[in-house]
Amino acid sequence: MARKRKTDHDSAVAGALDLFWRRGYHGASTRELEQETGLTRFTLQTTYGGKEKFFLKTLDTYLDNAETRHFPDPDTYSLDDLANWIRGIASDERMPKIEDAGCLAFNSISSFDRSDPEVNARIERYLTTLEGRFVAILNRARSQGAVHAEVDPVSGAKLLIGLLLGLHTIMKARTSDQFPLRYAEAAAGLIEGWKNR
Amino acid sequence: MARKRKTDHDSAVAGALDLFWRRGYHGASTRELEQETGLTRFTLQTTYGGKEKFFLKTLDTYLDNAETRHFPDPDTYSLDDLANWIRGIASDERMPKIEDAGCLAFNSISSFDRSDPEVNARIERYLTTLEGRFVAILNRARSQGAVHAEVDPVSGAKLLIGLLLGLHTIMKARTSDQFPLRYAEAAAGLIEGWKNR
DNA sequence: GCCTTTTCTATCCATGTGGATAGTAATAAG
DNA sequence: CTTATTACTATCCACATGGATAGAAAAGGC
Repeated sequence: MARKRKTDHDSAVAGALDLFWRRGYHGASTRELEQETGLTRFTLQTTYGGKEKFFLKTLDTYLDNAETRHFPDPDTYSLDDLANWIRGIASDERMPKIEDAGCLAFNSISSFDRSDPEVNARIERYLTTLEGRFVAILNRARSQGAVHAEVDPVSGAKLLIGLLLGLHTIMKARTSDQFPLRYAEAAAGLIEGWKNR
Repeated sequence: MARKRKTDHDSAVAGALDLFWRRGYHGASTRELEQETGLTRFTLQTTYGGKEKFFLKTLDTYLDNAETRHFPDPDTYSLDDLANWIRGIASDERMPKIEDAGCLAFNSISSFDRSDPEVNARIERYLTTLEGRFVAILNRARSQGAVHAEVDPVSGAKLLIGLLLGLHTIMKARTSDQFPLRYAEAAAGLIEGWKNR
């Protein structure tokens, strides 16, 4: 009934993910998107509704994947797991390609002002989900007596959010290769200091 | 010998500071710069060498001011002062206009990739100066016996950098008015927890 | 009062942007 | 095979950008 597309949806999104990572939303032109995704500007308009709509689709896909595969598991993570998770972000590839271009959700906080509700909603999703994971992990650790009495899970989760966002910023700043590692080690040490002894 | 400029250097920089805050470097066009600074695009070219050079001048001015007036004082700050300094950033105007548009140096980390050595140098200046202040404060507190033996000043300073950058990111994310306050409180509590009891 | 120097005004320019459109090619239902 | 539907190719467009340039205007030295 209709002509087939040269590039299927999934691989187009995959290509876009990579490009938006490297160039950022504003830095990625629609011409580049054509090349990297295999889509045409025409298809970008007609079936996705333009550059921004397509970006939102890409961001949604990223978040789905991150929540499923890269966020800390609220049902199983111990404090040690959490500490190692932080270490892993600075060292290699916990979030995909983080060492090159960071987390796409974090990048969205940086590169958009808050004028677009659609983008804001994704940022909110990112932060609240992450915070929920942290709270769950701290609460469980607490109920198992694995954490100091003074550590409040809600405050602790907020600290963890900030420590994570700080890590992303440090990695983006790239003043040295050592800084992210040292910082992550310090953050991990902080978490481990919450354990009951 | 020569015609006088409509706008002097200092007030031009002040106007530019405000504009770059609100719009970011890439978002501030040279036409807007004309309006907000009183400079003409001609003067921007001839005496400052273009938009980017002028931005760097503005950023330098900002950093000078921040170091003199807004960074924590390494000679006098106690841990309590440091905790309150963090609280102040989230609450009002520790760094100028931070509640509107954040810190210009932080924004530079976010909105530039690392391809420009001139910008990188400013970012490095920002982070190393800040880290030096933190180390100095922690070391002095330590030598006065005001801090736990387990707290390492070097690691602690890195944590503080991350906590601060995290706070800026949280403020930029603007998911709620409460989040920055709560987060800053948690960070301040962490610092206060370093005190000897 | 002229002259040199610098800024100002007013265009002009090349480039890149996201998007629109018209005509063509492919694809599957009938 | 015809036809409807969708995607592809190739332009075209309006707009905004940073920057360049030429001539007028100010301002102080002589």
